[in-house]
Parts: sequence; C-alpha cells; structure tokens
Amino acid sequence: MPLELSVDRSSPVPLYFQLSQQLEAAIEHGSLTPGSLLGNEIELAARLGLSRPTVRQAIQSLVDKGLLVRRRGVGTQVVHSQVKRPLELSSLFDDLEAAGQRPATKVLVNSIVPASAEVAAALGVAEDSDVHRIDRLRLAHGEPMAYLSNHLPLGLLNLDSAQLEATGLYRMMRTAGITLHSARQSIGARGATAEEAERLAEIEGAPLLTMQRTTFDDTGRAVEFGSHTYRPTRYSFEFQLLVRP
Amino acid sequence: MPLELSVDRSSPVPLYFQLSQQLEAAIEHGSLTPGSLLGNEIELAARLGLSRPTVRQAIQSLVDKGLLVRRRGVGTQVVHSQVKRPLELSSLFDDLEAAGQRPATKVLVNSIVPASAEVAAALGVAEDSDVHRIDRLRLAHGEPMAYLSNHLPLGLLNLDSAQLEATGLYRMMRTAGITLHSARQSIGARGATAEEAERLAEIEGAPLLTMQRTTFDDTGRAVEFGSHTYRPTRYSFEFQLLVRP
DNA sequence: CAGTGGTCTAGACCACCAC
DNA sequence: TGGTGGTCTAGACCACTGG
Repeated sequence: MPLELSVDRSSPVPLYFQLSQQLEAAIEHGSLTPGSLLGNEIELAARLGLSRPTVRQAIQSLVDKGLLVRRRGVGTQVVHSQVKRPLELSSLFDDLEAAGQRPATKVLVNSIVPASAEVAAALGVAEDSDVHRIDRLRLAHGEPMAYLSNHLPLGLLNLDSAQLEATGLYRMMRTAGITLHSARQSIGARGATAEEAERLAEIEGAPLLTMQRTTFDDTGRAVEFGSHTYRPTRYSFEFQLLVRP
Repeated sequence: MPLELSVDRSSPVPLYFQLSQQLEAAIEHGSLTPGSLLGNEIELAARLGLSRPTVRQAIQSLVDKGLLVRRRGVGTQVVHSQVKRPLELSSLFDDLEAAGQRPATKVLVNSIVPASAEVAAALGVAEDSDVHRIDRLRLAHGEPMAYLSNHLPLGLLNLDSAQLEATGLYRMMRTAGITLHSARQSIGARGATAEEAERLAEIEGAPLLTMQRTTFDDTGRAVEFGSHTYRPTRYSFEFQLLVRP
C-alpha cells in the first residue's frame, strides 16, 4: 500500500509544505519505515497532480532536516537513525518544559546598568552606556540548576519580571516581533567561585558548565548577550547536528 | 558599480553554484557590504542570461548559510553580523590546524576490545562483540589539551596508528568513502578522576569539559562513538548556529 | 540498458511591503 | 500602486547508479 497523500489546492498553505508535512508525519508515525524508498519524483508528482519542481521542493526540505537521503540512480530513502532535534536556538525554559521538568524561575536582578567592556563589545554599544541586566536562577524539582545572566540593549523589549518568570526570554522576544537569526556560542567549564557556588548550592571549586551566547536578529543587531553557569550534575547540552553536504 | 558577475556555461560546475560562489566571495571580500540590497531576481537573471529559478537557487543556498536575508516587498540583503561557521561536524584536529595551533597526536591505544554496554548501545552492536578502540592524546604547543577515546565497528576502516597521528579520524573516514550524515552530541562537565588528571596533567577533581558523540553515516549506521575529555583552560566549544525559519 | 535524481528554462499568478 | 520575493507549472536534457 503506497501511502495516503493528498493536497488541498484551496488551502492557503503552500502545496510543497502540505506535502512535506504529510511525509514528515508518515515518517514520524512509522508509515514510512527507515530505509524504504519514496518512489520516484515524476510518478509522485503525477499521483498528486503537482509539478515535479513542487514535489522536489517538498522532498528537499526534508533532506535539509536530515529525514531523507537522495541518491542519484537509486532514489530517495528514509534515513535509518533517529533524527530528532537539529540543534535549535531553544531556551532552557522550553527544553525543561519539553522534558516535563516543571521549570521554575526566580528573577534576582532586573535593572539598568552601565555596560562593561565585555558586554559593550558583545552588544555593539558604547562602554558604560545603559543596558538591561537580567539575572535569573532556574530551578527544576526545587533544586537550582542554572544561573542565567543576560544583558540586552534598551528599548527592545518590555522586561516584566512576572512575565520572565512565567515564560522564557526567547519566547518573549519572538512575541515582541523580533526575528532571531543567528547566535554565537561558547561552551566551557571552570571551577565555581565562592559567589557562584553559593547561588547554585555547590561548594567552591566545584566543576561548572558555562555558556556565553550572543544572539542576533535578521538585521544583524545583537539583541542579547548571556553568560550562564550550569550545574553539570543537573544539566548538559544535548543536540544533534547534520553534516553539510 | 553593480558587481562583476558571470557564468561559464561550458563548465561542468552547476550554474547556480557558480553564482552562489561568486556572491559568497563578493560578501567575503567586501564588494557586497552588509545591509546592501542584492538587486531583484528578475533583473539579475536577465543580466546573467539565466532563468529566475536558477538565480533563486543560488540565492537560497546563501540564505541557508545565513549570509543573506530575504524580505518580501523589500529585497535580498547581505546580513550585517559576522556569520562564519554554522557548526560543522569538524574534528578537533581540523579545528586546531585552522587555528594555527600545530596539533600533535599520540595514539595510546589501538586495539580490538569487547564492547561495553554503553558502547554496544551507541554503535548498535551486541554487547561484548569485538570493536575497535582508539585512545589518543591531543597536544597543542606541547601541552596536553584533550584525551579522545573512540570506539568503531570492525571492518569499516583501516586504522593505522601512524595515519591517525598525521591526520584526524573524520578525515580518514571521509577518505575511506564514508558519507557522514549526522551526529548526536552531549557536552557536560565533571571533576577529573585520578586517572584522567594524570593523562591531562591536571590535579584530581579539576574541572573537565566532556563530550560524548555518536556519528552516523547516511545509511543510518553508527560509525563512531567518542567519549572525550578536554582541559577547559585550553579548549572550549565555539560555534555559530542559525535559527531555522 | 533503464531508471533515478540533478539541473535548467520561460513563462505565470499571488502575497506582502513601502510609498 | 509598483516592486519585491513566494509559489507553481510543464516541459527538457544530463549524470549517475544499478543490473
């Protein structure tokens, strides 16, 4: 049995997108088993009443996601291994929520401060000019998990503490109409200072996982600089990445 | 002055690829400055004697790389910020070489061992079945930087110690015709055990950066499982990531 | 050899944005 | 309202893979 596929031409959803969604659902659901051939593009196009380029566009989007592999002279196959998350720019909040960890946030600092040299360089503003500073403690199951320190340019966002505790910073930025484009990250480790240890209920010198991240919108503006520390017994960075062909 | 663009129809290189390379070079070189408009697709196609879909394909590949941004009703712009490396599946060897660090490698273990439960699960083989084990110490400027422990299925690769010291494992796999597809990574931190401390010239309990990675080829086979420790004063993970639109 | 994906064309209509 | 990218069509030829 080939597979149930159909498109709705009266829908405002692009045809290639309708098709790619159905294919992705079929893969997720198991109707399309790993390693199985997808059938050639011409026949697929004819069956759906679409042109070949449209079908190709649908297939290409899934190839880009790593779900399909194309081989010349062979066909298009469903990838065997379990591809799930191609490393998104996700907030820790979303990650925890998805893992069912019931995240809690305490906003410890929410004020306007002069930019340090490091912050100024990251955000592309003048040193000592005013920027927002947000420090948050993230807890899971009542235990401290991470200390998040963020700096943002002024006038970009309404930074309400209550809202920051109810949702993630990234979600707030997206809601405010900011189009996130890229981020530069650095992940490292170091021993906890006395201050860091106290915040995270660790002892001085305990290994901590650290991340620094500068996020840019699609105009190239830096919209956020974060300097975070994580308890490595409670958190690690897990992600999947695809090889660029 | 608009920009010098031309394609060679007698070349076996695809036209869209020729164009995207020229555009990328122009961005890199500074002929196309950040924020500048690219000119509309129709006119660009006419100027080059190409069809619009071909020009779109060239532009799209650079949008996927994060170098360009398209806006409906506005045009295609060069991204402001510095986008460089979209997180490749690069080997530590290549990273160091690119940074001019003259990496050196000592192969400490190169043998066949029975798979532990963890290794067996990662590689998808039976527990206690034979697998390759490669342990390497990576040095930069004569100082230990990382201890790399890898497990590979048998019969995949000819694992010559001399070659392993002269180049990276990933480069050897690519040379052997293995098409890398995706990898699952986990980055964390912990205190060094006595053994780890000795290997890396640290003291027991010193913070270490850790990474575990399973790499898959395009048929879904696991081709490598690595369990690595890094001295955080000498190495951190730096990368750029793009937001999927 | 037959079949597949890879590339390319010359049009077309629509949705969105700035003015 | 004019210009932009977003989508779509119905073909075509080529390069590579497998038997």
